[in-house]
Amino acid sequence: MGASYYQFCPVAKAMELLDERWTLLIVRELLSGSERFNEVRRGVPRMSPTLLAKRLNQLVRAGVVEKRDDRYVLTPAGEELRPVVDALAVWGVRWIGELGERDLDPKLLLWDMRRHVDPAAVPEGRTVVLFRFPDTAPGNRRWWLLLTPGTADVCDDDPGHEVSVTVTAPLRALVGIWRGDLAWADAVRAGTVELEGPERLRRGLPTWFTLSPYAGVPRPVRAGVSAPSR
Amino acid sequence: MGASYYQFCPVAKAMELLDERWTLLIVRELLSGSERFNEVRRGVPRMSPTLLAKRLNQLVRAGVVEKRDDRYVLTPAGEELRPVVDALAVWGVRWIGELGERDLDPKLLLWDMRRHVDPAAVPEGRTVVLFRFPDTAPGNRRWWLLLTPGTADVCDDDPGHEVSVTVTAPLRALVGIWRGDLAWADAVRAGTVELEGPERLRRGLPTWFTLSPYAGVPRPVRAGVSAPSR
DNA sequence: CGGTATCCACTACGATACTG
DNA sequence: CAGTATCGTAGTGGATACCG
Repeated sequence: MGASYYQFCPVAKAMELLDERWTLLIVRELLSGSERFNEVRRGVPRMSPTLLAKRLNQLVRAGVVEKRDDRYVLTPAGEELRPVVDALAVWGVRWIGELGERDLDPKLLLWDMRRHVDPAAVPEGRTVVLFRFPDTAPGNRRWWLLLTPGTADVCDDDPGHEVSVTVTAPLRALVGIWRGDLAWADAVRAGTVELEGPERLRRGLPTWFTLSPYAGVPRPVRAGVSAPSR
Repeated sequence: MGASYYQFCPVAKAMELLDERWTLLIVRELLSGSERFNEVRRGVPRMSPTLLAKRLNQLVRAGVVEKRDDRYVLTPAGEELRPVVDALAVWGVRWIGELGERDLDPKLLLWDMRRHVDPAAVPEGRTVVLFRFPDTAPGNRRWWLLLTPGTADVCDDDPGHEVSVTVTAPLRALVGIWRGDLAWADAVRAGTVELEGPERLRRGLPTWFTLSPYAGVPRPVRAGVSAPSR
């Protein structure tokens, strides 16, 4: 655990555990349903496995996480961190709009989208979505999402199936849509995002993803800047 | 600002600013109404002034705090951190019950009580409350609180006025009452806390303080442990 | 898959003294 | 009152390789 603040204040006591780097992001992953070490790791790819192991053990010792044969599950205390993570996310989405280039990780984006596919909205059979990000590093330009009403898989190399719809966009734009900074419809209309494929699928695609849970958070009203249409 | 997580996730972006040591405690102080440098400092006495200055500047650069001639005031973005601090406090009070000896700082306690005096409940005229903590370090054993319906002042040496009520208790017990872990009535009945003075004042004293804003947060139900009566 | 081991660089933080 | 200046160290965190 982190250094003590030597204060009896509940905020201080909470932060002794939670203000350490990565800790709340791990909790975020666990709240999102990840349970296994490498599953959590996909959500914090820039964290070394040593440090992840250390943090997970800290959380176990703090009574926030319980380890059941290779599965890390939140205890009631851990589950009750949801309001904290939610409050942080709401604040972050409202007040930290500027994203650096390095913040735009396609793998995290696709992995996140995968988690929020709406099974009821996805067409019958198999749908293959190809995402093209012309502006990213060579190895990161093409991603495939294989959707069925029950499954969703991410591939970073050609799975060999025929592509149903292709999405071409700057990575930043797609992240913006995902975060709710930008609406699908606006982006397509403006030509920022290009959809190719049968019209039915082009129209349907925006409904297949429920977007980030915080996409719908209202943004601060700033004079002269209009909100994205929804 | 702290190191980036290189993630577009709003929680990550928020934590880049907020996960640094002390930062949220400073925000807590500002949310509690402190504005001046040394006023904030009283709430984080173990923080070096250099570091406090640095953190305040970071918060200004982040758009969370605005500096107006020696006063630090929260911007709308800063004010919106209240739900974050609240969520942390609620979690902390529920799940971090154990306090170390070093967490029990009488000065912080008195300073905090001072901030939460209920002017409507305090008797007319001047009331002098002497707090005695027999179990603390020599210089910390006696504190005076001078109350009037409009003012409240803390002294760590004898202000010379006649004492109206004396409170004698282990510091831990009084902190427990303050945090809502323990009820005044229970503590007095059990003899843990001793009140001396006219009955009217002894009875009245528990009503003069509204206690910590989080004292009323319901605690997790644990089998065999009963909640304090209120 | 589920982690350890090792090593280094850095820098954040704490302590203390001092200034306008 | 409102901060700077200085300095040393502990220890975090990053990178990479390796193991059961």
